[in-house]
Amino acid sequence: MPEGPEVEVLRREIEPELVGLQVVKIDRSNKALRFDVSYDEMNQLSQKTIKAVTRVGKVLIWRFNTAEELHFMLGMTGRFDWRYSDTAAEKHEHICFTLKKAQSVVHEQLVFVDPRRFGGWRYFARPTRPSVGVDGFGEQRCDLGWIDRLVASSRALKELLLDQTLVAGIGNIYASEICFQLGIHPALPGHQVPNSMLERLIPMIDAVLFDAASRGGSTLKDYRTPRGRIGRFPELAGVYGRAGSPCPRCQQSEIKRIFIGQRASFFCPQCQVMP
DNA sequence: TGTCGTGTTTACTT
DNA sequence: AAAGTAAACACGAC
Ligand SMILES: [Zn+2]
Repeated sequence: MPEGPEVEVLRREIEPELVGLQVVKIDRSNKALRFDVSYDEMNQLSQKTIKAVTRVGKVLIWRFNTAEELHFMLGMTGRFDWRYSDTAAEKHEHICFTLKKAQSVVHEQLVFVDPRRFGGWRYFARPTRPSVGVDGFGEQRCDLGWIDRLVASSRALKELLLDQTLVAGIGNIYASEICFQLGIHPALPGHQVPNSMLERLIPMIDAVLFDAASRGGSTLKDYRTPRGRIGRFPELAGVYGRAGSPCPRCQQSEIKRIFIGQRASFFCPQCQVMP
C-alpha cells in the first residue's frame, strides 16, 4: 500500500476515530513481521489511551497518554482495517487491537493486515523520531542538508528520491511522477542535476505528495483505508504504469519503462532529457 | 494445472 | 558509497 501520501490519508481518517480510545488488549498472530513488539510491551499498553496519531515519512505513529509510542511501517501490502462486529478474522491478519471509549463498555477492533509481511511495528517508551531524513511534506524545504548529499552522489536521481534517509515519504510511484513534473530524466546522476533544477525539485516534492494525498493516494491492488476508501491517483498519474501510452504533456513520444535500481521507472524520452 | 514475471518496501550483505 | 539480495504472497499471462 504505502508511500507517504497513502499513510497520510490513512492518518487523516483514523486520527479522529482513534484519539481518546483506550487499549483493552492486543492480540498477535504467530507469523513473523519484519520487526516486532514484545508481548511484555503489548501487555504494558493495556489501559493506555491514544493521544495523537502522527506520521513521519511512511511511518505511522500512535502516541499514548503515557508518552509511549507505537511506530508502524506498512511495507508493500500492510493496511489497517476496522473489524465490524460478528465478522471473522480476515486472511493475513497479524495484529488485533481491541479498543474502547473511556466511559464505555463497547469494544471496537482495529486489525493490521499484511499478506506479504514486509511491514512491522516498534514500541518506544518515549517520543522518538523514526530514523529517516526530513519529511517530504514540506520539511524538505526548511532543512536542506539532503541536497548536499544528493549532489555528492553518483546514483540516479530517482533512486535518491527513494532513499528515505534523504527525504522521507517518496515511494516508487511518486518518484517517477516528480521527475516527470520536473521534466528531468530519472536516471540522471545526482551530481549532474543543475542548480536551477534543484530549486524546482525542493517544492515539487511536497506539491506532488500533497496532491496525491488530496486524491486519496494510489490504490494499485491492496491499499484501502480502514473505512474502505480507495486511492484515485493512478487514474491521473502522468507516467506511472503508462508504458506504451502517449505522453500526456507532449502527446508525441510514448512513455518508456526502464529499470533504475531494480525498480520499474516510467518517463517520457522527449520531455525528460539528460541536460 | 503449472511456471514465470511482476509488485506500493527496506534491511542486510557484499 | 553503491549495488545486489532476500523476505512472502497474489495475480495475470501463457
Ligand atoms: Zn512527453
